Amino acid sequence: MKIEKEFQFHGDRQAGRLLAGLAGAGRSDTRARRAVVQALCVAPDRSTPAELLERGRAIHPHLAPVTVYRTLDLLQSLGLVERLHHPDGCSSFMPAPAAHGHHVTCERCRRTVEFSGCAIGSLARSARAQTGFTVHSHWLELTGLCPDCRRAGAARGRAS
Amino acid sequence: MKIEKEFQFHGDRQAGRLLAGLAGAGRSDTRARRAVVQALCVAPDRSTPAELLERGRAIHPHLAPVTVYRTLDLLQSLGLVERLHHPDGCSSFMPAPAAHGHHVTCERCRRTVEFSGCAIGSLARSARAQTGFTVHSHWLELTGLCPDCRRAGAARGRAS
DNA sequence: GTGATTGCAAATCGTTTGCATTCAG
DNA sequence: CTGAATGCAAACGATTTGCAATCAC
Repeated sequence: MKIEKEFQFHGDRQAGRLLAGLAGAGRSDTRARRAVVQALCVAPDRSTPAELLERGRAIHPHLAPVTVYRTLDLLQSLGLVERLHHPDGCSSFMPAPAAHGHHVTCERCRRTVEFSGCAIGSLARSARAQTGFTVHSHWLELTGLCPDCRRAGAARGRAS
Repeated sequence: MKIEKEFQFHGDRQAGRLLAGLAGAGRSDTRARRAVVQALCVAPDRSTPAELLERGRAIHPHLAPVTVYRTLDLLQSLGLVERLHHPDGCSSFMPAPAAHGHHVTCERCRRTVEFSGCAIGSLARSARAQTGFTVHSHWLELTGLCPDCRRAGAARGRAS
């Protein structure tokens, strides 16, 4: 399988896109930011700030946690990354997808993938009908099992 | 309007339901728990732990924050209250609705109401088709404007 | 009485802020 | 050069934990 390689290419392309976005917004092209962006884009799915710090330090050893947060905030404000909220209050991040979609997270391996399509319309309509609220935005996360974990772990419980 | 009164009645009924649930699970019926449960049920919508502490202390002045959290955890583990996660990592709580439904939160006044019905099925199906993930659970929050705020603030921009 | 429950105080942990230093353009 | 960006250290704030005192049954 060349999947890793594919991801690598994909990640590089994505990193380029994010860096271009930063440049387009008139922001400096610094080592720290490159490190964070690359750390973010080498992962096929989402990353926590701590993971980004660790991976980023492989590229730029001086990298500080605070810079990871600031860079992520900046990228998010530019719409270049998407923040995923965890129930425990922490966040993780992934490069923003091109089209509006949603995530599925594997409850065993924590892998998160994007899928396209958004059928929230009917839900919004019924919300409107029942409550009088007009819906402006929504946030949805699905949880389940990815194919690998389903195959591998049907018998076992989920890993913590 | 007697809506307040209605809520009062509704809240009392709901408080009774929660207390009954605790008793049914073999848990002690303590002052602290009663205070938290009542504080939770007098609100027509969700409450933060801090709000519950304040309201609860009106009933049981000794109430400590830690007890609010522990009681909420317990109620949640019994399926009697539902936890709502905020993007900033905090939580708020509301008595669990009878049927599976979702929430709409007003982006201006923060009021949250339930509505029934769950059209996630089609979304789960398309997730499965596109990603291979099987969906076991989901979490959805809708954001928009409640009728009052829409009426009051139609001319103004939305509050941040 | 006895184990569950409570509350105080201190700890935790992800995240943010103050401020002096360093870097990119 | 000069403002933007960084990093260290300290602050923050919601939530959790250790442990002794208290309460419900």
